[in-house]
Amino acid sequence: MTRSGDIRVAVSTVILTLRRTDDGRAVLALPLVLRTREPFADQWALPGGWLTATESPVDAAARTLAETTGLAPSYLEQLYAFGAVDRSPTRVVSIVYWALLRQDDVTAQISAHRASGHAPENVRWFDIDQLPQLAFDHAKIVEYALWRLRNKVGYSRVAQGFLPAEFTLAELREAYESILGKSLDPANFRRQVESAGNLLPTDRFRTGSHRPARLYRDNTDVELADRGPLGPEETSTR
Amino acid sequence: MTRSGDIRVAVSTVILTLRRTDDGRAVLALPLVLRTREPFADQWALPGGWLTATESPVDAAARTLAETTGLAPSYLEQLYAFGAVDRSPTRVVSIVYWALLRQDDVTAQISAHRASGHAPENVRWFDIDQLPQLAFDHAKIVEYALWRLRNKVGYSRVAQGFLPAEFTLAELREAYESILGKSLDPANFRRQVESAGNLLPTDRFRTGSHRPARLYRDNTDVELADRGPLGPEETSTR
DNA sequence: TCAAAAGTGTTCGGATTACACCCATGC
DNA sequence: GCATGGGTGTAATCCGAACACTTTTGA
Repeated sequence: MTRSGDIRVAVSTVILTLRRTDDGRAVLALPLVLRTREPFADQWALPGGWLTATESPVDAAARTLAETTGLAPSYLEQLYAFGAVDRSPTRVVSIVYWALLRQDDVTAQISAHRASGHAPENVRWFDIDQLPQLAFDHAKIVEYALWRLRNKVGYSRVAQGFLPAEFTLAELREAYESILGKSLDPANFRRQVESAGNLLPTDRFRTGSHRPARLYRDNTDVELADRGPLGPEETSTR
Repeated sequence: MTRSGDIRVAVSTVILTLRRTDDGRAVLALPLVLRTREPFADQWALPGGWLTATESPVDAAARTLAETTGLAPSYLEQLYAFGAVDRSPTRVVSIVYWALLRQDDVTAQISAHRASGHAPENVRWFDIDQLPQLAFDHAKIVEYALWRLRNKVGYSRVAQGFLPAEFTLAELREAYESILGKSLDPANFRRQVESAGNLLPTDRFRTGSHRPARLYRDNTDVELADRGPLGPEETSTR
């Protein structure tokens, strides 16, 4: 029997959020880490690290996520285990997760970093349509994560993972439109999400322009996505 | 930085087929291997083995599949990477695949084994509703594989992976019914699969009882399931 | 001729789509 | 007032479920 002690296990995470651009659009964005060592020194790569003996993969993903962004994800799910022989000069199996962050968490954290002056030097956020060249097979991995997100948004409510605790239907619709890359009918969108029962109306309104829009919050009785028998146990650390 | 040389990587596969029972029903069945060593000696477990340094995970899955059953799968896809710290006495990350076998391949192979007398002694097929106690977390893994199959059968044509090259619509419908555990309207089922364009009618018929049924074969221009950017490259070895 | 499965036609109701229209606010 | 987005109404259409009905074989 062949042991596999010469194979190392890494955990990486595709961390996604919705960024508000200067001209007001919402675009998907993710943080990358500038590598300081070979292989692929000075290239950008997904946040991650080696799996330690005392840590489960999902815990490792949550930990590197926190180390990179200082934040806890609103959604975290395993994406795929990549293990092709030639994907790295040494033999590495990468268990890759994908995570969603609320956009208000991200902007608050970035402001805090700027204010305190000790923002992580080698971490940078990139818009999804302006990614640099990526180390290893990480470009393919990001592409696959986006494909999963776009699929999943059609049959679950993961899009709410991008939004703050309270949001208007227009904001939720904008999230869907950014993810799917197409515009949706406001009237029909409203009816669909209302009848789905995933939203709870509040008695508060977003004011500031034109007619005030009602704020909704998500019904936390329902998971963001059905994970089947794996359930929430495999999802996060608690 | 912590290396992870003390973590070993295994590959296991949930191999599924549709078995014809003595009383004519079709039930899902899978092969299990009787363990000869600790841990979990003398218990049944999923087929698998250690990932070797020169082999990709999907190749390892295909290899152990061939070693266990002597067959090539009609469908093979990664299921999940299981890596909880306490899932084995030693630290093992298992990359688990799930595979479909054509029922005619399986029955032919089993007959050949019986005839030649050297059937693998420690491999046995179990009906899905009569599984023994399983080693490790393999019971949970099987449960998750079945969940994936039942989901996937709704939006892809993986069910055809159970059937021979040519089959009647009743046989295809029976496969769906066995997987989903409910009966389907023959008339509506016919229209749905016909309009989906995944089937090509042949000019041959299955005779023997009542009115002959037209034989169909699957349209190999279309993949059994959309795998997204991973595509068929990550699916099998060629 | 009859039972049973193959295959066709039709209806119904719910969901999706497109789009007209009213409402409430800032300017 | 009026422009603008919030929110409602409604007709057209598509799609799946239910089920009656015809066709073709073996016995």
